[in-house]
Amino acid sequence: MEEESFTVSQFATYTGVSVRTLHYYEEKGLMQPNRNQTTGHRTYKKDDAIRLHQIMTMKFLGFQLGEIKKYIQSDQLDLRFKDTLRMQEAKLKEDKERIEMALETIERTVHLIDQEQEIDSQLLFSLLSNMQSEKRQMEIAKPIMKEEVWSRLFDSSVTEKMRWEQFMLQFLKEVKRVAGMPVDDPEVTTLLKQLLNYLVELLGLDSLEDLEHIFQIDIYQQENEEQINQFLKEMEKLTYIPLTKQEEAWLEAAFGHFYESAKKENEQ
Amino acid sequence: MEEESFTVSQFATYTGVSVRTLHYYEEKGLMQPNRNQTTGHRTYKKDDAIRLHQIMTMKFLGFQLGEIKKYIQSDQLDLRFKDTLRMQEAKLKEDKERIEMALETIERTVHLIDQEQEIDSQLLFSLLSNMQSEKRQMEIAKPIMKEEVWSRLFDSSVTEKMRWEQFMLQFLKEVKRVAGMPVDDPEVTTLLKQLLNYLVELLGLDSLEDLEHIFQIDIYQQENEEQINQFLKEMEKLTYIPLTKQEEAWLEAAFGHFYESAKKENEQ
DNA sequence: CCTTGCATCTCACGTTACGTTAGATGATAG
DNA sequence: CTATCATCTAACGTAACGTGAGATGCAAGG
Repeated sequence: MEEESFTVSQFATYTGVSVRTLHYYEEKGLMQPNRNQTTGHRTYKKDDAIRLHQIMTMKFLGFQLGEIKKYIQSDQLDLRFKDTLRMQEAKLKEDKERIEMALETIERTVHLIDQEQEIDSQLLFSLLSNMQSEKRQMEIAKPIMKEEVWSRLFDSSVTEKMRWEQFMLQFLKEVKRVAGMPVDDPEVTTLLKQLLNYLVELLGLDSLEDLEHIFQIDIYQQENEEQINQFLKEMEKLTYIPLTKQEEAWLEAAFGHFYESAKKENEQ
Repeated sequence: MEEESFTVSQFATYTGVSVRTLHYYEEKGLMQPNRNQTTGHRTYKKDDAIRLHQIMTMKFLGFQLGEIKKYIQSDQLDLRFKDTLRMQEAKLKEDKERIEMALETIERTVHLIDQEQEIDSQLLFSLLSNMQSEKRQMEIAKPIMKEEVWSRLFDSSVTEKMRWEQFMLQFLKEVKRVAGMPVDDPEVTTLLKQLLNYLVELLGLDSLEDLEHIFQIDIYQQENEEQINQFLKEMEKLTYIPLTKQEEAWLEAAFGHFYESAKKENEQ
C-alpha cells in the first residue's frame, strides 16, 4: 500500500506554513523530505507532518530553531528537556514582566495626555523616563528610608502614581514659568509650599518638619555623610529632571530661601 | 560659559548604551551629535542625552526605531501620539497573551513529564499540539454544543486540563499496546469503557447514553448532516492524534464493536 | 624624532526566521 | 510545438545592533 504523499504547495496549504518556510527548515536540517532524484522536487508524507508539528509546537513555546533541532532528534525525551522547559519558562516570564511594565507606562502616559490638552514632549518624556527606573529607584531607597514610608511609596496604586505624575507635570511647568523671578516672590513661595504639602501627604507625614525624618539614619550625623552622598548620587543618575542649569540653580536658591524663612518664622 | 561635553565612550558609559548603538542611531538619523571637522570624532552634550532618553523610553514601550524617528522630531506632541500609544498597547497585549498561553502550556507539559518517568515524544508533542489549538477548537465547538456542556469545558481549570492530558497520554499508550488484538477482548472493552466514563464525568453527564445529547442539534437528523460533517472536518484538521492508519482503523472497529454490544445489552 | 598605545573613525559581515524576487528547469495541456 | 504551471536554486532584504578589521590622530616615553 502506497503511503499518501504531498507536494510542497499541497503540504504548505495543508499545514498552514509557507513553502519558503519548509525549504528553510530543510536547509537548517530540521526536516528531510524525500526528493525526486531527477527533478529535485520534494514529497512530504505523514512523518514529515509529525516533524513539522513538533517544530511548530516548540516555536510556539518560544524556542529558536537551533534549540529545536537539538530536541527533535531524539525519540525519547530525557530529563534535560524538563530543565530546558523551565529555562524557557523563566525567559518568557521576563518578557512578560517587561511587557506588563510597558503596558502600565502606556496607561499612565495616556492618562497624562488626557488631562492636559497640549503637552511639552520634554516634560512628558522625562516623566516616562522616571517611570522606567521606578523599580530601581525603590531598590536603592529601600535600605535608607524608614520602613513605613518606603512601603507606603512602594504600595501606592497606579491611580496614586498617575496623580503624582500629573502634579509633577504641573509643578515643572510652573517652575519653568517663574524661574528667574525673585525667590521671595509670594508666587514662588506658594509653589514650593504646594510641592512640600503634596510630599507630606504622599509620604503620610504629620507636618513639614517630619520630612527630615523619613530616613532610617540621621542625615545630619557626620558619619552618615558618605552613605547619604552615595544614595543621592545614584538617585541623581536615575532621576532625570528636564530643567536647564539656570532653572536648576534658581530652584535650589528658591528652596534655600524658603527654608531660611521657615526657620526664622519658627524661631519667632 | 562652555557647555559640558563628552566623548562617545564617556557618553556611552554614562548613559549605559554601547558606542555602536550611538553610531547606529546617528546612522539612522535619530541623533546628530557635533562632529570635530578634522578628526570626525563626536561630542555629546546635554541635548543629546535628552534625545537618547526619549529614544530609550520609546524603545521601552516597544516601538521600532523607524516609528521613534517620526515622533521625536516634533516638540509638541499632537493627538496622534495618543492613538499611537493605544495601538502599541494593543500589540503588547497580543504579545502578552501569546506568552501567557505558552507559559500555561509549559506548566502543563512539565506536569505531564513529572507524572511519567519516560515519555514518548510523539505522544507528548501531539498533546502539546492540541493545547495550542485548544482555543480555536472551543470556538468551533461553541455553536454546535449545548451551552452548559460547552461552558463546563471552557471553564475547566488548568488542573482539570492536566488531568485530562495525563489520561489521554495513558489511553493512547494503551491503544498502541493493544492495537491489533481482537476487538472483543475484555482488555479492549475495559479500555474503551474507561475513556467513555472519563468523558461522561468530564462533561458532567449522568450516563453514557447522554453522550449523544451534548450537541445543540440532533445529530441523527438528516438535515443536520452537512453541519455535523463540516464541524468534524474542521475539528479533525486541528486535532492531531499520533496513531498510524492501522491503529486508527483498529480503534474505529473496536468502538464499532463496543457500541453494538452495548446496544444488544440494552435490548435484552 | 620615532615608536607605542589608545581612542576613535569607517566599512562591512554575522545574527534570526523567514519574505521576496529572479532566472532555470521539467512536466503538462492545448 | 508552445504556453503555462509548479517547482527548483540562489541571493538579497529585514531590525537592531555585535564584532572585528584596518585607517587615522594624538599624547607619552625612549
